[in-house]
Amino acid sequence: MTLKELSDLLGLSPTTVSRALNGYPEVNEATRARVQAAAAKHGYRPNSRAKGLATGRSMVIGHVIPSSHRHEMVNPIFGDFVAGAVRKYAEHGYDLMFTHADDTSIEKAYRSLFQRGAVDGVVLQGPKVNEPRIEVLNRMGVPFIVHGRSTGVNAPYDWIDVNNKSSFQRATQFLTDLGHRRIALINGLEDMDFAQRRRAGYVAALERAGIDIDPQLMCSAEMTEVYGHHETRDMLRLEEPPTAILASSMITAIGVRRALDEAGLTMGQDISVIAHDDELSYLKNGQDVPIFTATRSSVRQAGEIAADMLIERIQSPDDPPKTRLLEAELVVGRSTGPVPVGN
Amino acid sequence: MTLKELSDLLGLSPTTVSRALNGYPEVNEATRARVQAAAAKHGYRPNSRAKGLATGRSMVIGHVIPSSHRHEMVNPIFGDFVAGAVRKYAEHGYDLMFTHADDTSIEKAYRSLFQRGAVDGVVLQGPKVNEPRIEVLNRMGVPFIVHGRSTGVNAPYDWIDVNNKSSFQRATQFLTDLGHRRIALINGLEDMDFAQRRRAGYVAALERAGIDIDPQLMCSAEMTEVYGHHETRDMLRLEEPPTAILASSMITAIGVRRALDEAGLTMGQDISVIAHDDELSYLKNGQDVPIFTATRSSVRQAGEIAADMLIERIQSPDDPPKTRLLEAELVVGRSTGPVPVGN
DNA sequence: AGAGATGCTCAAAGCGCTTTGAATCATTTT
DNA sequence: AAAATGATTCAAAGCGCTTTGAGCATCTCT
Repeated sequence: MTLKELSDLLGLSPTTVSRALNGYPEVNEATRARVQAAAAKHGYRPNSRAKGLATGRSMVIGHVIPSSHRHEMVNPIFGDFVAGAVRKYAEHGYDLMFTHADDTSIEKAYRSLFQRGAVDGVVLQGPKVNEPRIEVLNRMGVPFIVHGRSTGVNAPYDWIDVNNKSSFQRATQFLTDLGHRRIALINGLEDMDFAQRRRAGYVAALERAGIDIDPQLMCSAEMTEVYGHHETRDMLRLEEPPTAILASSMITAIGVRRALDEAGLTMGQDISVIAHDDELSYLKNGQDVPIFTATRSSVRQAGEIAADMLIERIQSPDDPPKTRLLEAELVVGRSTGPVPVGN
Repeated sequence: MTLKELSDLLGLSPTTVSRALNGYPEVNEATRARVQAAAAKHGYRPNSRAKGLATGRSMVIGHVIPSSHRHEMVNPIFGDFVAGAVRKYAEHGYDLMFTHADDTSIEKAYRSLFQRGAVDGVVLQGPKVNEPRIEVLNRMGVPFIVHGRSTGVNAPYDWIDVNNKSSFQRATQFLTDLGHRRIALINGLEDMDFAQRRRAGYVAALERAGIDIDPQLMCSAEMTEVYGHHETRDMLRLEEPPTAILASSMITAIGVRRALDEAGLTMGQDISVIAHDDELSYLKNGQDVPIFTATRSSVRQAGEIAADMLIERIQSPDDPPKTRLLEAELVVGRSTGPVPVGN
């Protein structure tokens, strides 16, 4: 059913039908009601491509999934972030489009999305330090929002981020306050901006507590379960093993826990663990008392906020840059405690 | 840069430029080369909406994310399935569009996608038993593929599925062969088709081994970590606790393991565990020897195959229905062993 | 009663592309 | 040399919608 067919059916011009459906004031209310009824009855929905052509807007937001052969990983936060975003998109009449691009062609993928007129704005996820994509998008002059930030990029841009530095600083200090001095950081990939900031927070807290940084207690890689397990096992074999561990994600923390179990250590007693909890829907951190003491920030909520901010940007391209910094909560669970005697 | 601008620049008509770029034979090769060079130089990309309007195809595949207030969960396999699919879509020039719909309006969402001409085909995920969406799509006469199947839907449709029944039957038999007779099934939501089939496999194997079904050893819910933990803890308190557990996913299995650790039981020794492993990229089942004995089937690969099948369907709408049944491997890890003495 | 508002509707142009059918020019064929 | 063929190119229509500018009643105001 097209607009033309519907208007013929009603004995009206396409113009009037279009206006009636789009809420223009210059159409008689009786006519509008008739039109709306007929549209509903026949299940008429304007063709989005035609509408987009005519209006110059696509009502679509783009996300680009970067995937490389080196690290084939799909970020586990992906699903929840998207779920948050897509709900907000839907509220404002936007759809979400995914595009795939391998590492070498991400810039081209963004270019293509806009040049083809496929999207009205994009979300940039997983920014690295000195993220080049930000400048690309800035130069293109298109609406976008960054989930995270990028140290080293000085040009203004819209972003929403968790205060990774302060949350890891607080978590570390929480451990030093408990008397820990051998604190390990099992970090994410450190070319990622968030990982840099977390390390900065960790380092700052240690310095404030007068504790020297020990490179043996710091590592960086993709945040898998196996990684958490592997690094923990290795660190436990050190001459002076850590008495506390900061894990970069719940998934990693699960690997940490596995290594601790294998070593016969009890979390919260023999060794303390703090994890960063993105509140993934399938990985709730316990019911009442959290399993892990954690720095907590909902990635789904971040997706919602990002979506809102991006839509605002699309609607008001000339507004000054907007940023939003979320503070993570430090929730105390069963995985932390004072340093065991003898350490 | 539009086609018109480009053709003016070249002193050619839009017709010729369009044909040159789309590989039509009736254009002089020298001209084609000139056009291609100019297009590349100016970064010309045809507007996808205009192209879609003209051709009647959108080159977009739709996925609908159902989300309800009841279960807000994002399926953890979501990311990897999409990653697999989107890669294949890209190979064939398709983009992926997500739409959100709450439980009550999923049918409407599919309708809308097609009526608006927004997509050329859709993927239906997470089919339930007697899935109504399948008939809706069949009646609409649009290209779609189901990831999974639906017991009770007899009309033909394209699907790709894992042989859930046989894989759980084999896993169960593997346990009975080891002498286990108290085997628990921590299943997914049993209105989901896959969960039904898994239970059928489990029941069949028990029957074959002459073991009575004990409802106390079966449960069903969304496959979270907390769920696995909770149910395991409860079952261990039974008068006759299980000596083996089948977990519906790796996430659930992690919860199972946590409960076992808390109870001081060693997996593979005091109690056996088999999990279903979708080969999620961030949850690899160990490096060399798998942590869990598992029924294994890559959901990412399923995404790739689903994409290919759907694109074939779009290109040949009148082909007979296609189906594809993947067999899961049974990989033996460290989490299973003979029944401990005394049981 | 005539001029100016007001309310409602419509014809037509245009968004950027593809595609049909015709036109042009060079090349063969008879 | 005229006719037919083949190789290229182009003008114009059309995809389904929005939007501009105009048109036509009907009112309102002097």
